[in-house]
Amino acid sequence: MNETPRWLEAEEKAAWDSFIRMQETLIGRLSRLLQADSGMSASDYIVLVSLTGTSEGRMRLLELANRVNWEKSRMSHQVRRMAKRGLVAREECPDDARGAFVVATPAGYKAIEDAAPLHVEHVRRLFVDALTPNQLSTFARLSQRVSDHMEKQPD
Amino acid sequence: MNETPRWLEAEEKAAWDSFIRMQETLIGRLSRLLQADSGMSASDYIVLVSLTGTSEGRMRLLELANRVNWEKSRMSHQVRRMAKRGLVAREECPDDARGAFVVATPAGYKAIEDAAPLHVEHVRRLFVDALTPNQLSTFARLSQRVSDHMEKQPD
DNA sequence: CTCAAGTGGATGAGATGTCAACTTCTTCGT
DNA sequence: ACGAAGAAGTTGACATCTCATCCACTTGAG
Repeated sequence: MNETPRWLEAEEKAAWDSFIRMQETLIGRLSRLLQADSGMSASDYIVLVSLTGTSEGRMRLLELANRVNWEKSRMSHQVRRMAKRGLVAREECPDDARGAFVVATPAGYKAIEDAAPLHVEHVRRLFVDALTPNQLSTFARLSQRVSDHMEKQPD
Repeated sequence: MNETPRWLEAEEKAAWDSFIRMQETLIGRLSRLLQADSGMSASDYIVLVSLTGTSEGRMRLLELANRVNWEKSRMSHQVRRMAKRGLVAREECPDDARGAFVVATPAGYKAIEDAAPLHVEHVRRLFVDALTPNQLSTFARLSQRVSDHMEKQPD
């Protein structure tokens, strides 16, 4: 117990701080813009993108949750709220009586079609345009490397 | 109106998706670990780090909010909740009767001293160790570049 | 077939975050 | 010196998110 902690080197800490700061600013600004432009939260957006991106426009709740890396209860709450606003609907699942399909409603399609161009524009303006194509691809490669590394780590 | 949106190129979209996915997984895992290890949220942690990192151990509420890029109301709520748990305390500000200082209590110092080594270890394990020193410095440089770019953008 | 374990979801409580007022003070121009 | 504008914080309402728990249905071992 009580071993000397392995603190981060100054450069490691600077790198971590730089990343955290960038990521918080970027995500924060995008979600506020999305809310202001389209009256939807980042969560609404990603759910609708996922749903409408499939040929069926419908998906099992848990499949949806896995696709965006959420816990099932988070998705359940989210779907309930979106259903109340008419963006999605629940459908019964014939194969598995426990299960439920989530479907994008026409209003959901309209909402995402209206919101997407604006959102993409902001992503381009704030993020993509900040880097050259080479830098962007490097950034993506390193992000992927971190993701791959995390997958091998417990917890 | 109704111009054709400038969608992202396949590579741009892949880069964006890769970053978003990595960032959500990383932040999510770290905050869950922090909560489980030390019973504090990421918000508690960054507030205590900021406060205890100054020579005074105390800071104006708005200064604190600016340092971590939060809205003042978010900080106000956060400080109220942390005060209720005894981690920080409010103090009156002699110079400006509107203002308030936020101070870390002894319990706050103890909490952050206990939590920091564990948290740093997870940051190292999940993030720093995923990249070589060169890659890490590249990643930091690109993050900084995005931050700098965003600062010049309206909104 | 039958029952225990597992799976798909739903739900309630409590912690957080956002937005829009609202209060109090401070500043500044005149 | 005085009123308006702006700054520092607080607050309430409401949307989220997490965790633990619960329920109903499926599945697999025997």
